[in-house]
Amino acid sequence: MFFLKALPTDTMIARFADQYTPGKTGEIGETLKLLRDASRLIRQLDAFFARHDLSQLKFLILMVIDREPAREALRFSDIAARIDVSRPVLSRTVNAMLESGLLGETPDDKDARVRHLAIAPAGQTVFNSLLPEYFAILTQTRLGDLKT
Amino acid sequence: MFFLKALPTDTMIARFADQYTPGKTGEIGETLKLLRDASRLIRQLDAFFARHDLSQLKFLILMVIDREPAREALRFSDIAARIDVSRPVLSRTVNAMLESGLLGETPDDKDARVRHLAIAPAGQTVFNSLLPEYFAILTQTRLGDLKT
DNA sequence: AGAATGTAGTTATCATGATAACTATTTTGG
DNA sequence: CCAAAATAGTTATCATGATAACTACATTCT
Repeated sequence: MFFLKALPTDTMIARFADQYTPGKTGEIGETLKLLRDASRLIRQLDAFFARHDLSQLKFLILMVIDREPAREALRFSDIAARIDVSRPVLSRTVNAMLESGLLGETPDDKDARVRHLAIAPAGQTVFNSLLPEYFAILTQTRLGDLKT
Repeated sequence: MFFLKALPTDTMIARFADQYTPGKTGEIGETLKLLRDASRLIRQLDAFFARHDLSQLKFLILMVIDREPAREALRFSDIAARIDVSRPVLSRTVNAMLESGLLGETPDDKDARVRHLAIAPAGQTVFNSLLPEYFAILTQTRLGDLKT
């Protein structure tokens, strides 16, 4: 992600936007500000995960398996249903996590196409160890409260 | 960008977060919601630009040159100073825009390293034609007001 | 003047997102 | 029971972000 470093001033927005969406200058300014702040937070999270040889997506995969109350493992398609990412990317990422020992896999009794994916011990350790800082980053910077 | 399709409920967040950042459950929930909504808006904008053979970055480049009151052209480094993107990506993108006729270039009198970049007529046409829908997308969906 | 340093932008390589088209397996329906 | 359709996941290819290391030119300092 990237964004404008200095957001347009309201005057600039008005110059652009008033012809098209008159009276919405303030709203546009706020939306741009939130977008920029969100971009920065995403970047902070990415950097945090990268420092630990992880990524947002890998962390979310661990989270959706971990948070499933009743089940030890999820199918590939269950994970896909919970995370808004394309299947090829999920496939590549799950394979990398199996490779690096964060996840474990068991086949399905009935259907040879299905993969059941569980958190491996190493994955659980990593996940638990990252949770505190993850929540700290999320609470540290409230979106919309940053300086322009 | 991608994100969780269904956000964790407050109960889930509390289960995770209360050990680490007690009392911050609501705050974390709001931050996650804003993050997800921002992701979606970014995706909408990307799709919009892609439909017009553009990208967010190309549009921002046009915008920062266009909005410069006193100057016809900006240097490469001026653009880099205004947009929060890495120089190699900016370099690649500017070259593509010169190639496709959205931008024009003139060398500097004094310094052979410097490139002055201006919006070409085709670029101005495209930029003007996209502004209305761009602002419409920004106002259509206020971040933070989406359903969970 | 000329070596050393600084500045402008590029090249090489990688990470991680997407879509289209594919293989393999299971289910359905005549 | 077997062809057709549906489902599960993968492969191939591309887009667009990043960092590290580079080239080329300009400036500084003795």
